[in-house]
Amino acid sequence: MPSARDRVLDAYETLLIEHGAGSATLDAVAAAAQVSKGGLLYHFASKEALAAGLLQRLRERSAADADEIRRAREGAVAYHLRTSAPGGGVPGGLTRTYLAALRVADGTPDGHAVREAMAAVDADALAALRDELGDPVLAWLVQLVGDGLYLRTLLGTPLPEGLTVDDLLGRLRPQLPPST
Amino acid sequence: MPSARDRVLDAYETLLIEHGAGSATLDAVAAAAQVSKGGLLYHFASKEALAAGLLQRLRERSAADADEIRRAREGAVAYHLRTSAPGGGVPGGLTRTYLAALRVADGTPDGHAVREAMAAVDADALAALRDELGDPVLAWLVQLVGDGLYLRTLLGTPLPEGLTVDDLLGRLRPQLPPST
DNA sequence: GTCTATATCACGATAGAC
DNA sequence: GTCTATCGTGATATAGAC
Repeated sequence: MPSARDRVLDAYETLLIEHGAGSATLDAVAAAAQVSKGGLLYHFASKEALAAGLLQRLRERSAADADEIRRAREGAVAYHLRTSAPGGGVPGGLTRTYLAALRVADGTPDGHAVREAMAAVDADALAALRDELGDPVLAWLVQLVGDGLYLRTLLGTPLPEGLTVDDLLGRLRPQLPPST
Repeated sequence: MPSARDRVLDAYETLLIEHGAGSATLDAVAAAAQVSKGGLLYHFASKEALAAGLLQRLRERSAADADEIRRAREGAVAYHLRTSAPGGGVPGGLTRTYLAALRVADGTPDGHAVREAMAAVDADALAALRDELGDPVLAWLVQLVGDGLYLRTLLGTPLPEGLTVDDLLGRLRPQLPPST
């Protein structure tokens, strides 16, 4: 069983993603994490501290994901788009934490810290893609396509009828360097 | 001077975009719209009704924007990407209402209505791009790039150092049909 | 149609036992 | 380290005057 602290962050993520920031109250998070409210507040002294804990986890996972992009056997582009699309994220991976952080912007007093963390994630991924692809404009284009898929995942919108991530890869492939 | 009802929706949009869903209380909206709280609740009987009013406005503006995509002199792709990027939206246009609706998902009990409206906007834009470009995969790719730019606009992240929307257009242009 | 007052309720946070 | 009980605040929504 994971530590109480990790259980709390997991529950917070899940509530943010599935029911929005408005529903992610301290009571609800504590209940979902199977901890009392007092127990939660021992680990995170305030709601702002809870949000800060999520942002710290986001930064850690962003750095790890940038490494994954560089190491991916399937290629940087395929990895990035696949994990951004609905259903492509894995528990413990960057995608879930990212989606949760997107929703935490509302409901916490300090939107500044959130935007700063998101900007860092953005920069990490862009740097990794640029390293692999060589071309800054193409790297940015690929990243934006991934962000568009993130937005669909965020809203729960299914992919358009008859289209898949592989279709996008087929369209992008001719532009990519041979090794990817 | 616009009608009180429109002033209320304008103020609601602005508060959602600039200070998040948590700050868009009935008190704050009424104050920003220069209406009393009672006056606001005459036009919108509840906070859910206020959100529904915003979603109706979103649907109207989405249909109008799809027409704009088809009519744009600069080409469908250029119009869509330019208006999606930070600073590209105009008052009364789709972009501001879309960004506001993205944040209303939290704070309202019924996230279902929001997601349905967003899916409709998505389908409108994709249909317009497909009509102009002919190629479904390319249309989707362009839409996803636009959505990625939306996400940047939502988070207030500036464009990456040294890169502009024109760079994206230059990279996409060779793939587009000649008339666009 | 628009206002003031007020009832009701949920959330964040604290205190203190165990 | 984790719990229960409780307080203060601020939000939605209602009632009713004008």
